[in-house]
Amino acid sequence: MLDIKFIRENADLVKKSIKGRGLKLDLDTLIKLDDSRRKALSELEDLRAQKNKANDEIAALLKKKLDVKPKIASMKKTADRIDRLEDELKKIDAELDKSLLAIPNIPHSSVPVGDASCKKTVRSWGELPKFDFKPVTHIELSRHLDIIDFGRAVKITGSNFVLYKGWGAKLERALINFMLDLHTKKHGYTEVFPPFLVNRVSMTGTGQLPKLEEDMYRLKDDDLFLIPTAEVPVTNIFRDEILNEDDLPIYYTAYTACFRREAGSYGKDTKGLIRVHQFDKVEMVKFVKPENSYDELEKLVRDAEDVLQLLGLPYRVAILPTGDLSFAASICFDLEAYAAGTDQWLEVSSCSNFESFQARRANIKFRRKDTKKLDFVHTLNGSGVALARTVVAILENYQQKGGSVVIPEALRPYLGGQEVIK
RNA sequence: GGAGGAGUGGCUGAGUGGUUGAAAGCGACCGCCUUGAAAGCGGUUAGGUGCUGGAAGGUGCCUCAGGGGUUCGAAUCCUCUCUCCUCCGCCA
Repeated sequence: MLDIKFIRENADLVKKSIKGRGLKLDLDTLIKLDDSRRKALSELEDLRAQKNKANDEIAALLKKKLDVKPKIASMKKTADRIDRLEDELKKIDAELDKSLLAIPNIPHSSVPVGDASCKKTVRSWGELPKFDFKPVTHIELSRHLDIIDFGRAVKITGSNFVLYKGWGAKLERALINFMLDLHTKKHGYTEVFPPFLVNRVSMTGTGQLPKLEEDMYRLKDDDLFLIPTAEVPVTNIFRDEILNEDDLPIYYTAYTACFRREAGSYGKDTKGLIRVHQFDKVEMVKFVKPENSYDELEKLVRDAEDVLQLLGLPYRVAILPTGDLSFAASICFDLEAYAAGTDQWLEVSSCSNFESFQARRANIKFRRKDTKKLDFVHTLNGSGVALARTVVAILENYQQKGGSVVIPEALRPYLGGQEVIK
């Protein structure tokens, strides 16, 4: 969330940001609401100061065993006024909170302004695979190799769920282990394994709520949500905490399953592994000092790229335009891996800097060593990487004539040295 | 799921209606002492937010798990929620 003071002092910038994201929000009403809040609050504080003073006086009179009745009678009136004002303020606060939680983060100045068509590729890596036959899709390959059973997953759960089998299941597990090992051993992350269910406060802390409730799986009886990404539980590890400057930066990596209802996306990419309701992902999350967050973002993107390079998957890195940026992000780089069978660039990672937006919502601070002052941390996260689509790219790019698939070298130690799935 | 107990500052822990935003101890930090350190001695040591100040600071309000209530006045009384502990039940 944005600082109300910042909004007040930079109303034009915030309006521009909302417009750039293609949203419509009434900022003027919010600012007026804030004005009336501050007015009511200062009046209330004056009254409370009166009350506190009178209470001390009553206590002093009692000590001297003097009559306190007149004092109490006059205090009752003040107390009534305080009650009324408190009720009023409570209503204003609730409304203001609601409005504030609906305001998205302000895009970084380097983010291109525009809708999805303004996405810009900033660099690319690797050669597109060449075939002396017509490459097929991962759907055909997995059917042929009997490594993914789409049909039975529908029976067990419903459409767009997946049942991995045999080498498919092993490949999934190998990828998870490979990525976790890479990030912990080479990139300096600490592995965590968080809950897959989180409460409403956590969901609000990272910015999924209140806006995206319909995209989440929710357990009604407990008001818990299945996580759409490890970002939610991992970022909330430090909710309502004050970290030491020396503790920063903190790098966490986590494997979790991710659950997304994908409401409203029916008809889009609904075949195969590209858009599913449950997928595995290894996530990287950073808590850093504000002055370092853009360097840290650069490193985070490189850490994600390292995964794709070691897997030998050609990819490109794109910067998302304002209209495509997620609610809480200041800036976001997508990694898109090429998949030969479907001839598509698949988004396998989003690396974002949220600056202090999530830290403010989730109340994550740190104390500076020199000034002893508190400051919000900056939070960042990126997929490192999302599995289902990476499996698509591996199967389709490493396929051979006849439908066998070569296993990328980096994964072979995790698959007992196996070289080919056939 | 049932029964009981408990939630106070970085930690331990006092506090059952009126200078208690909170004793005491520990820890941490600063200073004195010391060649250096320890010990000893002295001091500082929650967060939020408003006003004021260049800053240091000063000052108002709020916060003793969270919400609601009683009262002129609540850490203290009532109530709901949450969390933790103990015992029982169920269970991977």
